[in-house]
Amino acid sequence: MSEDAALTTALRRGTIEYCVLALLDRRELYGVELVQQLSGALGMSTSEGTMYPLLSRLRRNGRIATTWREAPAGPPRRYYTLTPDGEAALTHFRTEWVAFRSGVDRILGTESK
Amino acid sequence: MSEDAALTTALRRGTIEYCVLALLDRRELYGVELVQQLSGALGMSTSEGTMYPLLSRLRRNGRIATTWREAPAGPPRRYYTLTPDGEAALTHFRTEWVAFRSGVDRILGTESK
DNA sequence: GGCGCTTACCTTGCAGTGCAAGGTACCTTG
DNA sequence: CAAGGTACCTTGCACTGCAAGGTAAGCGCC
Repeated sequence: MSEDAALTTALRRGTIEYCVLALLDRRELYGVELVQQLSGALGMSTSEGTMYPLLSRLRRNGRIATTWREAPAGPPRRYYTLTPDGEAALTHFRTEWVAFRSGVDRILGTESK
Repeated sequence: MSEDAALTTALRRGTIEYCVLALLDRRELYGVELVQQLSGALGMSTSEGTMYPLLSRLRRNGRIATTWREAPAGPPRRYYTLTPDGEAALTHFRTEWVAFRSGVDRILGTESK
C-alpha cells in the first residue's frame, strides 16, 4: 500500500461508520450507493470489502434497518435506514468528533480561525 | 471497554503518531512526559503500552532520534527529537488532516463557521 | 547495607477495523 | 442462451492501540 493511502486509511478508522450513519440520516441508500457517495466527492474513498462488513455490524448493533427493493434494472437492492438507536449514536458522535477535532487541531496547530 | 472509550480509541488511530511528532516539534521530550502531555489537557489520553511501541516504530522509520540523559532523580531518560524526515512527515500530515477534517465535517454537518 | 517506593523503559498477547481479492446471484441485452 | 453489468457478501490479512505484566535504576529511611 502506498504511504499516502495508508495514512488516510488510518484516519478513516472509526469515522467511516458514522459517516455512513450521517449519509443515511439524509435519505435511504443501498450498499453500492454508499460506497459511491463516500468515494466520490468527499475524500473518504472506500470499497465494498469495507462497506458490507460494516453494514452487517451496524445492523447487528441495531443502528440501521434494511428493506429489499426491486431495482428499475439489475438485481434487487438492499436499502438502509437509521433506527432511533442509530440517530442517537450519530448525535453522540457529532459531539465526540468536534471535541476530538479541536484537540488534534490544538496539538498540530491547524486551528482554522 | 466502555462504549465511549472504544469510540475515542478508534478516532485516535493514525493521529496519535502525528500528535507525538507535533509535540516533539516544540521541544524534546521523554516517554513518560509524552504520555502525560497527551493524556493531560488534550483529550488524547493514552498509556505506555501504546507509547513505547509507537516510539520504536517511529525510530525504525527514521522520523525521530533519541539520546539518553541522566535525570535529576530516578533512572535515566530517553529523550526524543524530530529528524528532518520526521518534520517532513509532520508537515505532510497537517495538510492531510485539514482535508480529512473538512470532509468529515461536511458529511456530519459539523462545520464551524 | 538492605528494604520498599517511585520513576522510567519495554514486551507480550489480544481486539477491532479497513482492505484486497475472490465469489455468487440476478437481470438485461444482443 | 451467452456475455456483461450490477449488487451483495465472505475470507484472510495487516496494522495499531491497549491492558497487563516485567525489568531496572535511583532515592530515602531504618
